[in-house]
Amino acid sequence: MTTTEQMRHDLITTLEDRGFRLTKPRRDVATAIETQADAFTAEDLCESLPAVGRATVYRTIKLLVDTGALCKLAMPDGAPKYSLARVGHHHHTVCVRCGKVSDFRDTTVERMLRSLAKEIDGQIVGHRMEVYVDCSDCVP
Amino acid sequence: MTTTEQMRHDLITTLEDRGFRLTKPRRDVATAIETQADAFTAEDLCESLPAVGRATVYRTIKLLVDTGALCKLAMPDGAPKYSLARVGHHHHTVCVRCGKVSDFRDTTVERMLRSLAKEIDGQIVGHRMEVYVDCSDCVP
DNA sequence: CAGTATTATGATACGGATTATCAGTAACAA
DNA sequence: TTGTTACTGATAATCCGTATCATAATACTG
Repeated sequence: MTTTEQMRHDLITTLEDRGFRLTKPRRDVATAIETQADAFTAEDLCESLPAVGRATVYRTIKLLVDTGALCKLAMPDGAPKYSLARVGHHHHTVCVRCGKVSDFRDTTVERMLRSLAKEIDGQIVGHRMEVYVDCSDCVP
Repeated sequence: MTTTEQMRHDLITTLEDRGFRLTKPRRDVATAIETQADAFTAEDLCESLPAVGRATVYRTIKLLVDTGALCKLAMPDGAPKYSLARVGHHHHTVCVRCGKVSDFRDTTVERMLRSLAKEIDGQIVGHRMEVYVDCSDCVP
């Protein structure tokens, strides 16, 4: 099984495992996500799936984000994009020109959060971090 | 001069220094921002400034963000809020219940970014980090 | 299988937030 | 003051995402 097939498998079985029905539109969305090289917008998917209704595309994306199979990330202006969650908790670098996403894990962030937790008022319930880059394809 | 007066002074002089005209609507927006205890939305400002057009409120916010006098930050769902940039580069904790924002600076983040810069493909051009909390007022 | 309950779909309408348009107005320099 | 230019604000338009709801597809049950 190739990596790509594995990814689609993961998306579909993620839905299956949660008790959602395996419908053709959902399979189509999973396949379309599989073909996205990098971070994509919901609108990207809608355009590549004219046969699937916008509402269904958005609903399926939300399902996959809620189950953790997709990451929702924010461009510098706040516009959302999505990318496959290949590993557990991680962060992203996003090329602001082409949208290429790379994952990174850095225990420094988690250490920093633990140390921050002692200093601040209240309980940390989540965080968000994105690193924006010009990738070497865009700015050689 | 009080701290509050200083903040308004900073907002207005920031615009003045950039060569923008000092109009009454802009002064009104600056004053309204001054009176915001915590992070606020564009809509908050519009409501507190019924005499100023929505477009002008949004335009002035954008000017102040572009000049660095305001920080644009994102709630967990991506909705934008704004807060005064009291110090140079910093990050925020945001209470997800009441919206209260606190600033923090942590050299760990900057160290992490420098180390990350050596590992990744491309040039880092920016980053985003928000820490979401339940503050002690909301969850005692 | 066939029947049935339930879930999902998709066309559309709707909503909120931000931006574009553009004629009228105000700021500021000369 | 006057003229140029930037700014304003009412409104329309846009964009993204969600609610509605009748219809269709799915999975379950006997």
